[in-house]
Amino acid sequence: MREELTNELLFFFNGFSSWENSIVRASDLTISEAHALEVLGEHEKINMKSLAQKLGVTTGTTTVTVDRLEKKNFAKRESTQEDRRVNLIVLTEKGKQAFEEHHNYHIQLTEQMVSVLSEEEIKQFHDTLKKINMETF
Amino acid sequence: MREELTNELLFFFNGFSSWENSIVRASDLTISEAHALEVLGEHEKINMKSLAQKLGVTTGTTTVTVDRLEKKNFAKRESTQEDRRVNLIVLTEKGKQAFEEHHNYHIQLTEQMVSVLSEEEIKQFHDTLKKINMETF
DNA sequence: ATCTTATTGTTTGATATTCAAGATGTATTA
DNA sequence: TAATACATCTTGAATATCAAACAATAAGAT
Repeated sequence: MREELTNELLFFFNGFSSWENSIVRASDLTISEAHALEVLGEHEKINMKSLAQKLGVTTGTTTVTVDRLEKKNFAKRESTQEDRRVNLIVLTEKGKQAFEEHHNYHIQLTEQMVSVLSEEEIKQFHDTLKKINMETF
Repeated sequence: MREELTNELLFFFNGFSSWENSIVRASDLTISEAHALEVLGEHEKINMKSLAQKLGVTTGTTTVTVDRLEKKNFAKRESTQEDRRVNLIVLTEKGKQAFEEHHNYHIQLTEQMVSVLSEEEIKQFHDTLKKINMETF
């Protein structure tokens, strides 16, 4: 049973990855920019270290990604008085718009996924995911 | 509700990606090699085009990945009599072993994920994933 | 106050990943 | 046989990533 569940999980992840690659490829964004945007869209301001942690990459990598987001005018760095080492990253208007657009694709995918489930199953699925997320990640 | 589910799904995917990156980084494999291994481990023989499709990348990309798997002695190309254009990729003994090892990590993660669920919830979760996989991906 | 250590972020150099477009060899069809 | 389709590989370019070294700033110890 665990074996079967593992296989469904892998299939699920692969499906999602492929789907995400294809929608990102059809946009202005690269994959890493899109991932950064996903995090930035959920935070008013976030520093490089936290952003890197949430993305699961090093700060060096994040520096490059944010450089590109700035160059494309999706985000900008702001400095703080409290700690002058820290950069706070914020989305520009253009960035917020791109985030919304990208996020809408996610909601559409969710809609498509759950279209075969009953409301009860959807609620169960949500609760299970939430439990797993809290305990595992 | 869809919004919340979308967020849990994204968190779930990100968590899984980070986890996978970290276990792969601690092994002999690179990410793309590991993904190829996951597919190869489930097939006795598979040609380049199918492998590429299952990985969601172009055949050009797959060529490079399989080159490296061959160089590392995890897999080898076999030609067929039926169609001499086609390469069938098979795992070597070393490759099978690497697959098993990698797969065990996945099972361990599954185990960890479901450790907070009841057997009934696990079954529900499995069935839901299966339905979604069949309909969506 | 100053010296040491820790932290945040950037840079650098190397490797890996990926795609699109074109090339090559093989099969299929007209 | 000629034309077309197909499977794979090659090439060139853009991205993605890490580890390690670096610079600036903050925090703690004496």
